[in-house]
Amino acid sequence: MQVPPLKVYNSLSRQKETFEPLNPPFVGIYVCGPTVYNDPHIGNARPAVFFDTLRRYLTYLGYKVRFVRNITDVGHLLGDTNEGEDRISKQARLEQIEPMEIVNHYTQTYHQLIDTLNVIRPSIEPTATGHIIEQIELAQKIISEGYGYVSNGSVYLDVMKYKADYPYGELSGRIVEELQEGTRELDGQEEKKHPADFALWKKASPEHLMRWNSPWGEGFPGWHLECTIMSTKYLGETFDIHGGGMDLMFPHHECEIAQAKASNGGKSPVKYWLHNNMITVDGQKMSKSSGNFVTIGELFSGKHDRLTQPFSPMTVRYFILGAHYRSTLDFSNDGLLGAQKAYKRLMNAKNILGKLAYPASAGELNAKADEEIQGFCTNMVIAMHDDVNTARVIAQLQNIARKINTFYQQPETLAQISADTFALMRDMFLNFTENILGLKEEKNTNVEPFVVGLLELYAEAKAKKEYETVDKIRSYFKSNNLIIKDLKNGVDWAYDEN
RNA sequence: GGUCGCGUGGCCGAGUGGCUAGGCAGAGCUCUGCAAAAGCUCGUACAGCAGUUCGAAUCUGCUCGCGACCUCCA
Repeated sequence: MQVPPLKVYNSLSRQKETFEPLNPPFVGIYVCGPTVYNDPHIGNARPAVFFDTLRRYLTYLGYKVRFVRNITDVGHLLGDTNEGEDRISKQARLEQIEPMEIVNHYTQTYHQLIDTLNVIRPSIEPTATGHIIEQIELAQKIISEGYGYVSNGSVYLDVMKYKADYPYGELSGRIVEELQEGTRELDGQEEKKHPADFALWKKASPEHLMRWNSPWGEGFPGWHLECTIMSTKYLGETFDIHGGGMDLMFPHHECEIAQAKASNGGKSPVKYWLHNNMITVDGQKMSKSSGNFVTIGELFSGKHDRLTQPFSPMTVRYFILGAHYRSTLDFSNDGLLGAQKAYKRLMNAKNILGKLAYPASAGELNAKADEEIQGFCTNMVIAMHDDVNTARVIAQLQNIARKINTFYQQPETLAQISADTFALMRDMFLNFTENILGLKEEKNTNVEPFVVGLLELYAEAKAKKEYETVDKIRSYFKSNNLIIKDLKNGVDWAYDEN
């Protein structure tokens, strides 16, 4: 199978580049994880699902992937107030509990929801609070390199100084001079040398709950420091892939680059920057701050005004992967309904595939059919190699599903393709569906209705004295460790105590 | 205001100089006790205008509409 090399769109160069790991066969991936202060919404699920799929594919290709995704459990100022209050401590005060309780609660929620989406847990999942010392050290390093300064107990990165030596704005295309308009009234603006300067360490106000000792007094780490330290600590000074949402490009990722370069002599921390696009609602970006979000939990329960029914985790995963990661994806009940049917069609085909057996002797080969199926398989790889185009992969899987259905209903057509093609089709279909796209079968685990239905048939058969059927049904129960109880007033079942 | 992106058939959503995207919904047919599933066939879509070209949805220019970032956000 001749296919082009894997290419990914690098936000830094604004073009597709051939993926070549720094230290093959090892690949390091860092993805910005959640800030654990409330329930994640479907927009948060997108990077989780997409970068999971990328990780799965790289693993499939034979790379040894170390996947790091952080938990932000401190920092990040609130956007809707100007109090400069820590987001997590604000939520904690509202609920009258400890900040760490908030962190633990929402971390667990995140894990549980992401698990059901069949997202593999990271190799390393570091927390910001677990790396306070490293963050202080990094701030000190940046000061000693001459790119940071202390002001009123806080530490800032001197953007103008940095900009004189390195290209600030290389990732986002931002020009410092144009940033000055519309700058929000942030706490501590007057402490800065320049409005574009950003905090590496913030002095804690007296009422601030989350605080640590530092050379500059009690405070907490700045907004971007944690990702710089946790990515390079576990993946190296320069690593392969850094992922996250497009909305993090500026300022977050731009600042990460600046912090890294300011502390390491100007080495670029990341080879490939990958950014997923946003999920929209009626054309508008879904976000916590605008309030137009649907949480993952609401999606699973169906309890939301925009939803007519619950949607299963795999439906949601299919929905996300049905669009290319760099396109916006419009959230809608109709879109989800379509994804649900399409996903089930794929799973039905998968089950049928398990029942297909290639005939002992091949028939007359239909070269056209043979080539068509091989083409579907090749196209899946081509699509993945063209900037991880999962939407195109899914189209090919649906094409293969149609062939599988035909083979099932017209077995004679199966002998018209070669045994090799059949094996290729089976392996590729299963690998891409389950291992790469991570679409697993959602089996119906509620057996109660089947038991009740079978009991009804049992009672009917017994009334008609059809004892052969009666015995048959009883044996079904027996083989599943259940017994049927004939009572005076009907039938019932119980666990077999033997 | 600055930077960037988008506008594809009823809906979602790929593609991007000539070669089938795919799914959902809809119509017809096959199969069929009923129903479903499945298979086959069908719509001749690319915001508008002008240009480049043998040929453009795909390139260029303009117009209109929408959005993202510039502030916490995936």
